[in-house]
Amino acid sequence: MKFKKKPSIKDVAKMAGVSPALVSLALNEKPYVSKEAKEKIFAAVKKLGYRPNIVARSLRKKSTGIIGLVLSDITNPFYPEIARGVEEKARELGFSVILCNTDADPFREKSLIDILLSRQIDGLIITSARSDQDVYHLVRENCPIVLVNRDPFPGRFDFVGIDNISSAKMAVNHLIKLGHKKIAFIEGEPASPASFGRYEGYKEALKEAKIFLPEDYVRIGYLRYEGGYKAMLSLLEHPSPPTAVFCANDMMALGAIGACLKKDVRVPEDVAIVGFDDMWIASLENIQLTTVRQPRYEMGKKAVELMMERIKGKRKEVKRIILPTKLVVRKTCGKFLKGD
Amino acid sequence: MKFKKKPSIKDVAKMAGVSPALVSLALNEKPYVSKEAKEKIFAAVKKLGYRPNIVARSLRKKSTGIIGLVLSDITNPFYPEIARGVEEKARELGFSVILCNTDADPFREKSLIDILLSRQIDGLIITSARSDQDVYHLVRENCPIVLVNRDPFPGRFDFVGIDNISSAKMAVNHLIKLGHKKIAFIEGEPASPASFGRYEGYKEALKEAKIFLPEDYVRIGYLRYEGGYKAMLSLLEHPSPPTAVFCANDMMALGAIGACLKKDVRVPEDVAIVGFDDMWIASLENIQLTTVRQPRYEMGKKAVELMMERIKGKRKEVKRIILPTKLVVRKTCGKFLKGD
DNA sequence: TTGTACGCGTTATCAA
DNA sequence: TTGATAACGCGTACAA
Repeated sequence: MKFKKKPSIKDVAKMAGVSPALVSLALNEKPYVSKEAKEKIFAAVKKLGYRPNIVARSLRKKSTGIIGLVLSDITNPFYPEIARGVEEKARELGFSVILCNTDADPFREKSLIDILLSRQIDGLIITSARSDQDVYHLVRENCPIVLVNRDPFPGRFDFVGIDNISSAKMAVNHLIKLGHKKIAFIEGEPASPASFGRYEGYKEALKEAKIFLPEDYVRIGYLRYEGGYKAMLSLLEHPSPPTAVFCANDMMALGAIGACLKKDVRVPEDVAIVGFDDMWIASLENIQLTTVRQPRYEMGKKAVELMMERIKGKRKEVKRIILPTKLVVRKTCGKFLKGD
Repeated sequence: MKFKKKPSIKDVAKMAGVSPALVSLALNEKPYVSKEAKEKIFAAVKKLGYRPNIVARSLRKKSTGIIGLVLSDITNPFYPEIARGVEEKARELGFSVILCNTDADPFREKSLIDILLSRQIDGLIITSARSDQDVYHLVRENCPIVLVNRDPFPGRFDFVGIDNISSAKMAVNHLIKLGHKKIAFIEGEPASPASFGRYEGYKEALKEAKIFLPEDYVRIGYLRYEGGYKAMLSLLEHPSPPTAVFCANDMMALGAIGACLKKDVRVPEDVAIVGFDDMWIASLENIQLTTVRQPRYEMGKKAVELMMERIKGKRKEVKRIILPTKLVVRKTCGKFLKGD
């Protein structure tokens, strides 16, 4: 079986008996195209099954309608919702999204971004910016960039995220209100700005409540299940174990709960646990994790909106959007003061 | 601050004192470019920070190096691993991936695919093909297509998936071996070919074990948590409730477990539950779901490999790859025969 | 409403 | 063997 060559705008023009230029005008709904011409053109388009070649258009217009989305790993349950928000808003505006996993490898990230720029993308959304070095070189690129979630270089790039300090404070305050005094913290990645903010919030909340805790109430879990698991095991072996643990994300909170289960420590009776993110799994019947909701889908959408302002040249100054978070109280921290 | 215009191949040629054509040859590592010329060219490339414009290249070569990936919703935990496999293999081969969420809406799917084809993608990977109508019109498109996971039209398109019948049989046989006789089934989407296969496997396993069950041991859960939850509630109200339930995916299994928890029915003591997919969450300490592992990452990779054979024109006939599944025994179905 | 130049890299042709 | 010239891919933009 043979396939006919794809029809081009010339084929349409020939069939409609007009010039290619007019076909272009008609298809792009420009004015000054007569009704009859339009009819003939659309008839030809339909008959030939013509589809405009966006590559050619992109070359001429110097604009591809493609946005690059860079994240460390789509398999990490934190990202799909952001990706969803980005893709949905982008499509609404006639843009497509190229997805790139960096594996948190700066070299790979650099190389992926090079490819994206070669592909003449109209904008770049980066969710995995760890250090300033990851994004520093991008300042020189003449390509709109929006950072999501992490902003290692505040004021340099457009940004969508949350207020990590106050969000963490909200979570810890909840534990304090429940009567907890021995509140541990499982930190994410020490180097990450988000992680740092949550640590700050934890400390501030304790300070304001005049609760003074030894430094060894803080563990690092690297944002991963196993990390939370190990951190919790270690906390349970503390000479004066905590009655509550605030985890810098839900994955580590799940790990912490797993560790409790392993050691026959009851949650929330023996130890209360609060997470951060509100992944879907947190609401599961047999998880019911109290956590801080991050509006990830919304973050993705807003990121695209910010990007559009840049693409359309509407804005020159850097803009930061801080979205509200929300404490979602479920069952992993019980209801009231437990005996000390 | 002003940005200089992006350098083009002409700028490089001028700086290196050669023709643009020679620059192209050098950058593409074609023969017949002298060493000195190469040196001058690469020096100029570096100095100017030149990056080839892939859009222009794509136009000329009639090949964009982009693969379209169509799925119903990246937020559905089933897909990210497939997407990961696709993206990783694609990048390895110099391809990029455009991601599209269809929301299981045939109209949106059609429109997204139209856009992708307009973008001159080199291939299309579709994971959300429900009915034959979803893909039927694609036969005419001269674009390599690989179906993943669902194949409503066996033999028409390249396909990567699993053997649903034998995989389901394996799961049900496990329950039978444990001594269960009253085994219910929570089906996914009746119309989906995968769902149908799992139902077939369930029936075959029972038949071979000479277990005859009333038809009302089968419920539909639409592959969703709530569906599994409701289905389980209804099964628990059965006059002769099942001692085991096989769920056509993990989400429904989680829902079923949730329902049991709600009704103080113990898993696995009172009822054994087996899922399908092996999402990461199934291995969580306080889930420990027995399930059938689908090699989703591998499916994504293989899909790209099949696609490459088509793109390179190596193969004309349709190829189907069936990947092996594996029963992962955890804790939701106990160890031995429970009293009947 | 149309002719034509243009965007930019690739490739066929031709000259040295 | 090495390199330059010019045509080409296809839709858009501007002058006519």
